Amino acid sequence: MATTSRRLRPKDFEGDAPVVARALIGAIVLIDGVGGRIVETEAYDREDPASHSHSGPTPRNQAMFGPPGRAYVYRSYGIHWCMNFVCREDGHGAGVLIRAVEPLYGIDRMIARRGLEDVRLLCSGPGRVGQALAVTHAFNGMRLDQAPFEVRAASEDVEVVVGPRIGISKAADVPWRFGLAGSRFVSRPFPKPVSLRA
DNA sequence: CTCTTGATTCTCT
DNA sequence: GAGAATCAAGAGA
Repeated sequence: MATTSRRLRPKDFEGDAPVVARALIGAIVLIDGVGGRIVETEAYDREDPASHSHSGPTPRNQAMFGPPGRAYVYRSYGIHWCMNFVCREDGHGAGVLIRAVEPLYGIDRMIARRGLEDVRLLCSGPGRVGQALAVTHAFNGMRLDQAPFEVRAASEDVEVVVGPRIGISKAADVPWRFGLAGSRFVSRPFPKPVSLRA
């Protein structure tokens, strides 16, 4: 249950983006009681050409340069709301994109918002997560350790898989995408590990 | 100012 | 697999 694991505080988000992104796999995220287990994340930071923060603070990305443990929400393709968790305590412009969630709580509300009943498709993508959890710009900059957010650490060790990020043209080969091994709720399959011998 | 490009998803072919 | 929906940054004139 969500109440069995420790609630994450800002200090838990002070690490580098890839470290936090990996640590968030298996964590529970809820907005107004609706959500589930994080099964896919991607890391971004200022040195990364693919990151919104790469060219410094702007009105849109200012949350990324603020305190860690807060949300950075942006509009994607003029249609979708995508949510990041801001990390690092030094205003570096680092964050973790929440790409997929395994629906566990408030599934009926997610179904209503998404207009689908296939649980597997409710939160399997950053735009889908935004719609299922009713994310909007109103959440931009808000603390993740206060209502309506509830973020809890993974209650047990989980096996994490890594791969290149999705939907970007710059630094597309950087392996900063993390996923829960074997999860059916990721947005896309992870590349199979390179076999050393045929 | 105009032009291009997206950290995407859905629908139709 | 291709195209649309739809808008805010970012780049360039």
